[in-house]
Formats: sequence, structure tokens, C-alpha cells
Amino acid sequence: MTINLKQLSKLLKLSPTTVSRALADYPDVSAKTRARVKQMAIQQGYQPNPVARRLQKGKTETIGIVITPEQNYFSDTFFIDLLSGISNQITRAGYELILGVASDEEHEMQSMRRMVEGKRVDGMILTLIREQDPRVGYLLDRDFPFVLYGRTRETRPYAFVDMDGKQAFEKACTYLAGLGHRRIALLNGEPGFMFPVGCREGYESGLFLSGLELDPDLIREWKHKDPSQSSYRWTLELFKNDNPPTAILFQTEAVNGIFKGLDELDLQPGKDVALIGYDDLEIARIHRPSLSVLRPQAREAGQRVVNILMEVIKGEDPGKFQEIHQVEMVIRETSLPPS
Amino acid sequence: MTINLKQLSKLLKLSPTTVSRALADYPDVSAKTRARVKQMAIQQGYQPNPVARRLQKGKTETIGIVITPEQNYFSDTFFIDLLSGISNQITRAGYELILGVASDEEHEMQSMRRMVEGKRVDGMILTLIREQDPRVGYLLDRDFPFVLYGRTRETRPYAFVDMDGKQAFEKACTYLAGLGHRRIALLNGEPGFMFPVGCREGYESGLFLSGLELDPDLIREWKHKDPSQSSYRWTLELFKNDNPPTAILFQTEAVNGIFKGLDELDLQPGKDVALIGYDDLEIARIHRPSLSVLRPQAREAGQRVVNILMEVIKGEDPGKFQEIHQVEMVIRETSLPPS
DNA sequence: CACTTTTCCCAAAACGTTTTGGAAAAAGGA
DNA sequence: TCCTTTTTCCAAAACGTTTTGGGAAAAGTG
Repeated sequence: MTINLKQLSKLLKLSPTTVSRALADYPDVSAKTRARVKQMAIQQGYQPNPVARRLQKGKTETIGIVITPEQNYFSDTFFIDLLSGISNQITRAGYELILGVASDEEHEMQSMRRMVEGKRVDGMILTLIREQDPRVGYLLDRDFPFVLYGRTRETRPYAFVDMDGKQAFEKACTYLAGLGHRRIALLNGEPGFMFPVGCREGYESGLFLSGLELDPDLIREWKHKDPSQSSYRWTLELFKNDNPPTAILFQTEAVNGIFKGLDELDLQPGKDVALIGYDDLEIARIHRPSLSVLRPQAREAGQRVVNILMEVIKGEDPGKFQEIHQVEMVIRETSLPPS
Repeated sequence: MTINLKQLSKLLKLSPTTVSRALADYPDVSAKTRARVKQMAIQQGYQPNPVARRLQKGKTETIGIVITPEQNYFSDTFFIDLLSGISNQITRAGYELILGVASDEEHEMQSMRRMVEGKRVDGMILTLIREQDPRVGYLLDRDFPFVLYGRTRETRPYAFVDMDGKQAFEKACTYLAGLGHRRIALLNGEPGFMFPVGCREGYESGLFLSGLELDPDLIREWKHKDPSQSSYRWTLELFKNDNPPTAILFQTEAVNGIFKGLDELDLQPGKDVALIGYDDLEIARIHRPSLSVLRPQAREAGQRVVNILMEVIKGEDPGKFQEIHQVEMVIRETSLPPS
């Protein structure tokens, strides 16, 4: 069943060296024997033992990623798309993806240290990045290869792939303003994380470009651990305003709370209040009225993250790899002019 | 930074053998030197290279799992809970969890074969099991260690941890019947998978125990790839019946479609139609009225799966490990008597 | 004291690859 | 033909552990 190199070479009456080199397409083995070796390898179902090859090569051929359920990762199909892109590209490179699931920030760090200091991975992928993210400093300090999906506040150069949340929210905001909306609210993600920062910048820039005033009273922030509940409460809050919003921008994660809040206020989504969410989750498509959204290309981003990480592992300068991907807007039924 | 055994032993003026055995708590090294070795190991930050130890031990110390996004895995916080239990227990055992993300059934098999035939894992964990599941036959044929989360139709003995869907649905059904409901519908999961089989058995048994007739017209099945859309259509269908249901049992995954259908029919959940879902997703808690549910203990199940897999890897008979876990019922606001 | 047992340590082999540094054989050039 | 170059192969070393099979020193026994 599990034939190894020595047995295979015996079968071929060749040395293990030659067999190994034949399979690796080295030029110093004749075309004839190479063909013979390859055929026999297939026939015998030979697969080099990855553990042995890793020891010899001094590489783990493994990439690590740590996720945290508390942060609500999986309410998003977005994340499984990202993971799918990552996983497929890693497999294509002949590498392995090892997964850690941490219950909180502390265990997240602990899980990563186990991977890094325990020599279990050649590189790390980081997601859900904070403004001040200790993981980034840790990895930079020991010059360990990594790529961020997202960005952080860090002056030293590092590699990242990020979605252009700023451009996305600016686009959505100017679009709504173009329809005639004058009171546009932002129900933003949790402070401390980096992504909401860009969202807010885009929102403010969109208001400015449309000649609208920024009203701090129209900005609220929900919590990761409880997106629906907190966004529900903030939705009610927003409409206590004397001059309530006619449109809301938000991350789609929070949509259930918003729908619930609007329902309670007897406001119809789309009709009474325009809505545009960030992330094209299933609920956005199936809800009536269907939700207009900003749609990041998660799978493609995942693939890029891996390709970049491979370059960084090879020794390329991480600072060269800083990508910001555009986000498309999908207009559905909840982005009408104000009534 | 990365000191190895030889260097450490030189520092201690001992042989690598002794250092290795001291760290592994062998009795043939004196307490004094053991202490000295351990202290130095900590001081120097020595961590044995896992790749080298794996080669020597002839084990990968790695467990594999393959997930498929098409099957909607991550709409459920249930799954991340399961994964969390699995991951933590694997880490505790000093093992690694490698993840494959497959786009469909074929790639699922392919990803698993890569892990198994490529000698990349010592054991596999399988989830979302089908009635006829080729993966199970494949692994049994080559006597490869694995544990199912779920069950399948297979006569040879194998290890599994499953939730008692039958008991759960029976309990929910008799509960509703006890409240006075006489027309109880089942909006079941996709045929071909094993879990809905138990749900249906429990449903039928619950009807029987309550002295109610089975009406095939009250049973519908939605699709994995589109739970909300299909459940929405089936909800509308159910109420075209001359004698429509007053209660519905279903997997919580399908709840958005059901709510939408009821809304369109001007029926109030809980008030006009009682609802009990399987899985305690976030939406179940935050929706008004809040959804009564059957709640599987996913994290505990994940831990059991790993513990069992470790035994099977050690050579224990898989047939000894067949666990069916009870499921608790959480009564909230959608399980009232018929009006 | 002489013998046996126990305690403590270690050299060498092994795990299965890939890489290094040749060396023999074949081919080419004069 | 003889020398040089190219082609083709391989033995040995290396990767960093753990395990095997002792062996020397210390401790116990009569």
C-alpha cells in the first residue's frame, strides 16, 4: 500500500537518488529512465512521504490561520468564500492549511504562538484586524512571514490584501445622495477594528462630495459579539431624532437587527428608509425587498493572500505587496429615492 | 532563536538521548538531571521540531477535515461551535487540524484522498453525512481511522457521534400535540442526507404517540444550496392546504424563508402558527417573537469526536464508539397552543 | 569482600526524503 | 587512437528527533 522510495528504487533497480531526481524532473537523468520511473511510480501508487520531505527541506509546507467564533465570523458567507480561496490556492501549491479556533483575543495570540514558535508553519494569514493589533508586531519582531487580510496601524512595512471599504462606502453614500437623500445614517462596525475606520472615512467623504453636512448623531456602532441586538437598539435610537435619517449604510451582518427595528417603527425597508449593506449575504438576496449591497470578492482576495504569502516566504520584501481591491455595488430594491 | 536538541545537549554536557528522555519523563534519568534539563530547555526556549518527531514516530500527529461551502455550512453558528470543540481538543492532544475546503462532492472526495493517500493525516473527521456516503466506504476499505459526526447506512462497524434528531423531533412533536395542535407540519432537510431521516422518524413517532394521523401533505423538503428560498416556497404551499397546519417543525437554517412566507400570508409566527426549529442560531434568540428551538451541544460533540478518533488511531475497535447525544428543547415564544 | 541488582547515561540506528559531490560510461573532437 | 566533454547514475550525508540495546557506575546483599 504505502510503498516508499527505497522499495520503489529496488523495484526499478536504480538508486533512491536517481528515482527521486527522476520524479523531480532533474536534467541529469535520461528521458528514458525518467519515463520508466514515473510509470512505475504511478503504477505502484508511490507518493513521497511529506513529513520526510519537510524535514529534509527544512520547511513545513504549511500555512496557519486562527479564527475566533466570538467575533461572529461565520454568520458571513463572506468568510467561507475567503477561506475557500485560501484553501484552494494553498492546496495548489502543495501546502497544507492548519486551522486554530480561539475563543478570544488571548487564545488567538496563544494559538498563533504555538504555530510560530512550535515551528508548525512557514507563514501566517491574519484576518479581522484591529487598529492596534499585537499579532502584527509580534510577527514583525521575529521577521516571520505573514499576510493580512485587512490593514492595521503599523509604520513598518508589511504585506496585506484589503478591500477598499472607503471607496465602497463613498460610492454608496454619493449614490444615495444622488437619489436625493439628505439624511444618511451610518451604522458602523465595532470600534477598535480597522475595517470600520475605512467605512467611516468613505462615508464622510461621500457626504462631503455630495455637499452634505456630517451629523454625528447619525453615526452608531454595533458590537461584534452581538450584531443583531445592538444594531436593533441603534436603529430605534436613530429614529428618535427630530430629523431622522431616510437612508442607512451598514455592514450586512447587522441587517437582522435593522429589519427588526424598522418593523417595530412601522417603517418599510426600501420604501421609507433606503438601505445599503456591505457584504452580499444570502439574506440580502432572499429578503423582500431584496437588499442593495456592496459586494467584496472574497474568493479572489483569498487567492491573492496566498500567492503573496508564498512570495514573502520565498524571501521577497513584504512591503512590495500591499493590495487594495475595489468593491462593486449591487443595486437591488432597497435603494430608492426618498419618498 | 530556534535551538535544537543537539545544541541543547551540548549546552548541558549531556547526550541528545538523555536530554530527549529527560524531557519525555522517562524513569531512567535521575530527578536531578531531569530538572536541570527542563530548566535549560525552558530558558533556551527549546521546542522539539514537530516534523522530525513525526518522521521518527511514524505519525503525522494531524487530523483532517473537509468542509463544503455549497452545503451552507457556515450559516450555522452550530458548525463553528462544533469546529471549536474539535480544534481545542486536537490542540490539547498536541495534534494539528488541517482543513480542506471543497466546492462540491467530487472535490470533497478528492481533498480527502489527498490527505489519506498522501499520508498527510492520521485520521479523518467527517461531517454532513449522506445516507449513502462514499467517503465512509472508502475509509473502511483501507482501514483508515475516522469518526463521523452523524451516521450513514453502512453495515460494517464504524465510530460516530450523532445527535439524537429522532428523539428531538419526537419531543418537539409531542410537546406541540400536548398543547392541542392537531395539524403539525414538517419542513425537513434535503433528502439524501442522513440527518433528515432521523427527524422524520421522530416526527412520525411523535404523531403516533400523540394519536395523530400522518398526512404526507404536511411534509416538505428544502434544498441545502438554497434553504431560505426553498423553505419560503414550501411554506406558501403548506397553507394552500384546505386544512392548513397550525405548527411547523424545521431546521432553523430554514427560518428566514418560513418567516418570509408567513409574513406574506399575513400569519403571525407563534400566534397563528407555532414554530420549533432545530439548532439555536442567533436569529432564534433575537427575533421577536423569539424562536423555540431544539439545541444540540455542538462543542461537546466536537470534543467527543476527537477523543474517540484518538482511541481509534491507537488501534481501538471503532465499533465500540457509537454515541448518540440527547438534544435539549428550549421553549421560547413561538410554541403556544393553537388559537 | 565478591556478587547481584539497580540507577543513570549514551552511541548508534532508524524514520524517508533531498542534496552534495563525485564517478563511470558514453559521446564528441582531434 | 587518445583526450575532453557530456551524459547518466549513485553512495553518503543531512534534516532533528526517538528508540534500541547496551554499559559503566553506584547501591544493595550475603
